[in-house]
Amino acid sequence: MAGDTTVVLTERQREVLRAIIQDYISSAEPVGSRSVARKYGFQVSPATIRNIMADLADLGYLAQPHTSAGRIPTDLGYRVYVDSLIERPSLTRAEESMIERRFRPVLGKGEDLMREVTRLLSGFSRSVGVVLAPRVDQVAIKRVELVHLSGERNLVILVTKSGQVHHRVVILDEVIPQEELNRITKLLNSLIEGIPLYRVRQLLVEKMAEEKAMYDELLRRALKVGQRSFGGPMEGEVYLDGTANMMQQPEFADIDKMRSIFVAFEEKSKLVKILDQCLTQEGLTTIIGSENVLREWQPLSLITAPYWCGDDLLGTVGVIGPTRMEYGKIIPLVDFTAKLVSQYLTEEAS
Amino acid sequence: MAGDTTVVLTERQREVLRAIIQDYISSAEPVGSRSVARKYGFQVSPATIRNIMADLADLGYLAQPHTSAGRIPTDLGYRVYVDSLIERPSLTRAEESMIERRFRPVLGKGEDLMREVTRLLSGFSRSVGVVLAPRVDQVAIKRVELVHLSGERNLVILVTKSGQVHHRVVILDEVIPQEELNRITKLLNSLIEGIPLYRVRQLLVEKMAEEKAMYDELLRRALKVGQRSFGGPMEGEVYLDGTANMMQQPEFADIDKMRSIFVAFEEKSKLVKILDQCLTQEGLTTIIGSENVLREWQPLSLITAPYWCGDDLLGTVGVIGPTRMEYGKIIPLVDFTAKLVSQYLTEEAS
DNA sequence: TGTTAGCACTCTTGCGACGAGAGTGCTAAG
DNA sequence: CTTAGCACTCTCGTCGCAAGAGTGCTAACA
Repeated sequence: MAGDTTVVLTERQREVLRAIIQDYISSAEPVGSRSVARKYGFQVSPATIRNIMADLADLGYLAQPHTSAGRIPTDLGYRVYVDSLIERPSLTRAEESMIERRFRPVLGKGEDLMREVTRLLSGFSRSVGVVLAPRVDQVAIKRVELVHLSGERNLVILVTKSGQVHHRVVILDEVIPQEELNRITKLLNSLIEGIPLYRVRQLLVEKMAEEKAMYDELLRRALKVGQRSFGGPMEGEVYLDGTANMMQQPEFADIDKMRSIFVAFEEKSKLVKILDQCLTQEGLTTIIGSENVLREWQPLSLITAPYWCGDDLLGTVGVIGPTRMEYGKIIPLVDFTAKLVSQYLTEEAS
Repeated sequence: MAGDTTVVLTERQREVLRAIIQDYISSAEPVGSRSVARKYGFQVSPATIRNIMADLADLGYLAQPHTSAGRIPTDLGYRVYVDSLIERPSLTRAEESMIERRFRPVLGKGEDLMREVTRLLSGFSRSVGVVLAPRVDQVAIKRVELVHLSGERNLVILVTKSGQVHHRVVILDEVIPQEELNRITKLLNSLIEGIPLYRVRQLLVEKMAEEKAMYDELLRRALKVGQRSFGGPMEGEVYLDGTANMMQQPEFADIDKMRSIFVAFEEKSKLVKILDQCLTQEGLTTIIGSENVLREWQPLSLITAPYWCGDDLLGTVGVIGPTRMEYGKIIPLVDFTAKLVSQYLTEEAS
């Protein structure tokens, strides 16, 4: 992203910037030249640090809350920090095994896995854990079931290769008795097993054109039912956990700021949109503060990584927190968690 | 509950108490004798009101934040108010049709119904809407499906008469191919259709004892699979919406109070327990402040009503808010919503 | 040219005082 | 039983003040 702006910085400038950001991340207080010089072992006087800080402020990496206060990082400053200043790029062995241990007990519980992942992420990060649940569109279907409810209302149940279950109510043009639904189900299953939904949709259209003559009444019906059942977008679901952690952050001591953020959390559809965009990035994504398009999200940072089932891209896991976030710890956490989830889902599907 | 304590109150005491509680509910400020006398058209002087207020305080219905402030209701005061002072016991026709209109578009969408009900409740009450999702144990089963996942892992999908879908992963002792699972599914369906899960469990045990000889290998397996699949508690799910509304309440201006409440909201299992208790009450339930057993819940009040599908008790809908809650408006809202949900679910199941 | 010490200046924060305002409790009279 | 009067209490906002932290600038130094 903004990575190559850093080439204009001298090594010492980089060190000072890193020191300030790290200090601010852990203290949440504007940091002054004096404490930088003292705490981070610089061999120069505070006055020198002050000059460097003034330069960094000119470059847009630091800001002052008011004239005679210390400096705090700007969103751009965090960006440079994340892209090229972070020191600890991975979890310790101990942390990894700790996460794995948390993982074990929930394995094989289907939906609960996602809930537990959010809990794990929020617990370790002391921020908000988030998971964009598997997108049914993309992953191979294992099985479909049709259950007649009442009148024209029927239930469609989809089971994916990764073991996720989705269902929706479909209203058909006519009343089809369960007997016939069973035959249709059988037929549909033979057609679509192992194929992801977005391909299934194409397939049904092709088949329909192909069999224009429609000698086979059952097939005709099955295709029609299939189109109804699989049409329309299958929206992803979002799991959040640890929102209460947010309230400990001093930047949200103001109840109104807090409130606007919680309103944003409740608008799941917007969150889905943001996470969907992260999904296309094909790797760990960081969105820092004002890089968020949505105004409500600008006090927040978001770190996400995609997870897979085999070759199927399923969704993302991530952490949401204030821009003043422990990037050095949370980035590897998210990365590792995504890998763990992928590994587990891949194993289970095979 | 504490209903008959009110008999010791004179009519004028009741009027004053009602006036104070209503005033406090809408203003959130301690209310003084002067404004009671003025705003609520009492024909006596503030001094007289003061005497009455002192009596009501002695009886435990009112309290003072500090010596020279107005009075605020105690939880006991609210209880009396709810049990015998509330004036407006029902929604207006306009409100009812407004709620019905909000309802229409989501009908027939299965799970989304519950989400929409929470949204509706929170929107109208400006508090937190809550729904305890259908308890699978109690409602008649329409259909069961078994899908083989991998190894010993199998997916059980239950569809209830009310159109709810539940699924869980079950690990069996042996690997059973899908072919045989299909036969088992058929057998199980013929056994359990139309029977609620808690009865199914008994039934399976009986059958097993009955067929001790076990000539029928398939039946033996089916019963065993059934026991695994339907055993264990099916925990209810909770939907919450509008938690951000809570932050507008002045009583939670203190961020720490706010936080402890949001932590409570995140502990869904405790919430399920509370709502489950409301379920046994067989009617509209109000839990006011300190009537809550759990410490974290004591700043909150809860109004719930059960909903049904035919004769099956499914779950509860409700509203959570601060003890200073618009009981007069929210009680009929919850009541009406529960009836609407029941009516809809009952119609759809037939 | 880069670094440093010194110094004046700015801005926040905490504290105590103070007065206004709201409301009570008590007493004594109607 | 009700009411007017009055002293008393407690909160809340404001103001001034001093302490503390940190900056920016200037001038001297290596």
